[in-house]
Amino acid sequence: MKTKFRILKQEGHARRGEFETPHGTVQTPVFMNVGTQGAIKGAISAADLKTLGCQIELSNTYHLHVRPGDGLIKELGGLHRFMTWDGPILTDSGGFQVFSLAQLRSITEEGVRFNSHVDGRRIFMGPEESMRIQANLGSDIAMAFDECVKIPSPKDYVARSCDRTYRWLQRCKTALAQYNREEDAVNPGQMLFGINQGAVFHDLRVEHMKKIAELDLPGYAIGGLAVGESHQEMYDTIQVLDEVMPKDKPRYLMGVGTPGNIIEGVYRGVDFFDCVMPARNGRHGHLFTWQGILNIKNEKYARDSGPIDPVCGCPVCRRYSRAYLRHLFKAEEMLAMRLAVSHNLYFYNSLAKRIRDSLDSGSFGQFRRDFTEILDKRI
RNA sequence: GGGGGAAUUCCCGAGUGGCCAAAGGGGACAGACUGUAAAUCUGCUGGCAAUGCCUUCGGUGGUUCGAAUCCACCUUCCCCCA
Repeated sequence: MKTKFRILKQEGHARRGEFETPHGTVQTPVFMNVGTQGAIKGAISAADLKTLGCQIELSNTYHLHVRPGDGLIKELGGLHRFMTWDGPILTDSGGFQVFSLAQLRSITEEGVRFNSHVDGRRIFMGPEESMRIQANLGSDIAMAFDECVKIPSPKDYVARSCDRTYRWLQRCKTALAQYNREEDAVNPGQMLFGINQGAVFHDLRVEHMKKIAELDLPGYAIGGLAVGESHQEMYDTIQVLDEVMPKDKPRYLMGVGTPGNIIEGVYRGVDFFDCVMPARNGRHGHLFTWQGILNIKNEKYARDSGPIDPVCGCPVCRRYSRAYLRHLFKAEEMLAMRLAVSHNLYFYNSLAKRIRDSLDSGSFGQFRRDFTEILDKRI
């Protein structure tokens, strides 16, 4: 198929590119802002996302299917209109819920049976169901329905799971193409990304990657990482895949990660990232800065009249003090979370921007040396 | 003036003779969080030379092998009757 991805510049394995979607072009490397249920937790609106430098938003198939229902969203014009976000949207397939809702599901060749975490009702989701839901949501990028295997897992289990995930991917491709040919398709230009699995077994990763690459999809993701393995194991796995992933397709490292993880991912050839960390940790008072991570609830900030990050230009840092933010957290004011998450998302989006700028100017290597370590440290 | 009740570790509040440095909340302090079942979860909260010792349950003095718990008086607070 005709590729929508263009590489503008390279530095080592790191790539500076752009990716075309029906709702606009995404500059890569990019951090995707996670709004699982059609909203970023922490009271962040679609309008806020523009201010925070978000290029592309991510929502979840399983969660929107359970509530309010993908049929309802299609009726109301699709997810873009529903949440009033006119930029690109990627929907995750529900594959991660195979992992995170492990207590509430069982897997067969056909698919996965869940008990809804909301009301306990039985839900069946296989490749066709996931594609149907994502077609109804009308996202720009639909993710393949996969099994995200926990680490550690026995190698023979991982091997069988990878085979099944491959068969599921073939079914996803067929189904999504069919749904998007329908007359009332919400987003006929919707694309499918395949997902590589294989835990930390390099031979399984490589074998699986080669097979899914043959399906010539518009993009490929590395799934099943940052689920318990060490950073080094994660980096080694990405590095091994760099050789076998299609060079001319965007690469998405799912669910990752810390600022350092993102820099190291880019260094090893990754283009897309997403993570709940800036939102979740923000809600819990952990703030990312260019000097490292701070916990604003700590007593030492009680009388600190300075901004969260003296070199950050975000609306929160321009206006509020650490002391005020700490007070809002201690008093459990809703505004605390909104300000903290706003800052963190702005930080993550600027991190991606600065990575792109450094690639543009050929100084990514220096950027990496300056920031990989320090950004993940506690201050 | 008469009668009744209560005082517990930062706060509220269990505990009525040994298993009590004292339940449970709250607050304070700290930690975790990676394709979100997460505005959640965990730890910690008298001191110390610490498998033990010391101080602590309004105050003082008793009873007892042993007292936050029983007795006497004192102090403060609450309720009822005049």
